Amino acid sequence: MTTRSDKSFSRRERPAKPALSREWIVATAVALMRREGLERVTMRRLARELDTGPASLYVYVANTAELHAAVLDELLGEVDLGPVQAQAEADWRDRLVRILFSYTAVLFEHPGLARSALVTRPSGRHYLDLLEALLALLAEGGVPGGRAAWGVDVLLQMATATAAEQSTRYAAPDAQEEMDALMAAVRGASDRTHPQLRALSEELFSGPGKARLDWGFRALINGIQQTARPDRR
Amino acid sequence: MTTRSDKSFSRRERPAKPALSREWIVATAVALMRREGLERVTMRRLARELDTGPASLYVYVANTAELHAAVLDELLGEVDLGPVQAQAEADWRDRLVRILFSYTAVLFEHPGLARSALVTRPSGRHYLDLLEALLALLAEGGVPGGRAAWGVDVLLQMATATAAEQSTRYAAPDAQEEMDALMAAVRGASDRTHPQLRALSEELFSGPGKARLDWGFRALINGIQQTARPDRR
DNA sequence: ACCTGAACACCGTTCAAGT
DNA sequence: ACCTGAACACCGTTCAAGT
Repeated sequence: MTTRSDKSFSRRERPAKPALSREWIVATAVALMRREGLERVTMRRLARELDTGPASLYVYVANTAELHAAVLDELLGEVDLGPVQAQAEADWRDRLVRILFSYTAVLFEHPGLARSALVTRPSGRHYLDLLEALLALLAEGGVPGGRAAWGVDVLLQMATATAAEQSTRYAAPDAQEEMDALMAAVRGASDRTHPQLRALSEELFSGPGKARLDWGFRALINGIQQTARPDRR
Repeated sequence: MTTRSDKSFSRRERPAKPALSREWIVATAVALMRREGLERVTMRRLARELDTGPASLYVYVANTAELHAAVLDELLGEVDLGPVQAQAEADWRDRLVRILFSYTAVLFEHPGLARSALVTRPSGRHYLDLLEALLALLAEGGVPGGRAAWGVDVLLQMATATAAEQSTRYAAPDAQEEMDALMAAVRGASDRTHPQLRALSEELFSGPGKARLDWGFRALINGIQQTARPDRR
C-alpha cells in the first residue's frame, strides 16, 4: 500500500541528496511515520530512507528513544489550543476538556507515539504551549496554583495512557478476544467470592470510550480542584 | 553478571528435561523475568532456557504479547489486598489508596511489565480479585455503582501509567537529562508568552513522587465520588 | 499431534577506517 | 569533524520436514 512518492522528478529536476542534519533527519522521520507508522521509524529504516548507513544517524541523534521524542515534539504542534480563549457559551471546564480531547486525538492518530509519550517527557515548544494553556484554564477556574501544577501532570497522563491503550488495542488483532476474555471472566465469577463484580458486570463495560474519557477528565478536574495538597513539613 | 545456577546437580540427580506445556513455559518465563527483567523474556531467549527452538513455543503461546500477559497475571498475585477488611483506624479512602500503592509497587519492581500492563487488559484470577477489592471499598464509601464501575478503570490506569513512566525513567540512563531539559525549558520560558508556567515553575517539579501519586489517587477518588455520569439517551 | 532446524526479514549500536 | 561499511549480538514468526 506504500506509494513511492506523490511527485515525480525528471532526472534533471531530481533534488540532490541533502546534507544530513538533525532537522532533516527529524523531518524525514515524521514523514516516514505519517506514511508507515512509528513502528517503521527505526534507525536502520530511516537511514535507508536518507540513503546512508545507520551509523551516520548517531552523529545527530543519541538513540532511538531520543528520535521518537523529537518526532513527538513535532506532532504536538497539531493540538488545538483555541479553547484557551474565553468563550461565551462554554465554561473553563468544557474548554479544558476540549483541549485534552484534541491532544488525545493527535496521539490517537499515530499508534505507538502515545506509548512513547508515556515514557519520554517532552520539553519542546509545543509541549510548553500545551502546559501553559492547561494552567491558564485551571487558573481561570480558581484552582489554587499548587493543585494546578500537580494537576496538569495527571490530566495529561490520563489522556496519554488512554491514547496508548486504545490505539494499541485498535491495531492489535486480538484486541477483541482479550476484551471478550475479561467479560466472560467477570460474568462467570462466583456471586459468593465476587459479589461486587457480578452486580456491576454490565456497568463495567458500558458506554462508548468517548463518554468514559469525558467523564474521567471531568472527575479528575473536580478532584484536582477540591483536593488539598499534603502539608509540607 | 548472570550466574548459571544456584544449585548444582550430580549427573545422576540432574532432573530430566520436563515436557513442554503452557504452565511450564509461563513458570520459566516468570523465573527468567525475576532474574533478568522482562526485556530478556523473548521467544528466542525463553526457548534457549527451555532447551528447545523458538518454533516450539508457538504450539502453546500465540505470540510475545500473550506471553507477557500471562506473566503479568502471575505477578498480580503479589498485590496485598489485606486493606479490604474493615479497620478501626483507617477509613475506606486510606485503604483504597493502600491497595493501589501495593499494585503500583508490584509493577514498579518489574520495569517493562507496567508498560505491557497498559496495553494488555489481563483477565486472570488475580486481576478479578483486585477489581473486586477496589469495588468493595468504593461501595463501602457509598459511591454509586455506575461511578465505581467506571472509576476502577481510571484508578488502575493512573497506577499503571505511573509505574510505567517511573520504572522506565529509573532504568533509562538519560532520565535525568530529560527532566533537566524540561526544567530548563520551563524556567527559560518568557514571562510574556508563558506567565502561568513561569509563576508555577517551582511547583511543577515539587514534591517526592510518592506524595504526588498519593495526592493523585485521592483527587481521583474524590472526583469519582462526586462526578455524575452523563445521561444516557 | 507435537516438535524442530533452518530460513526470512528484520532490529540497535559500536568501531575502525576513511574523507 | 563528519561520515560510513562492516560487524556483533540480537529479534519475531513461519514452514517444511521429521517423529
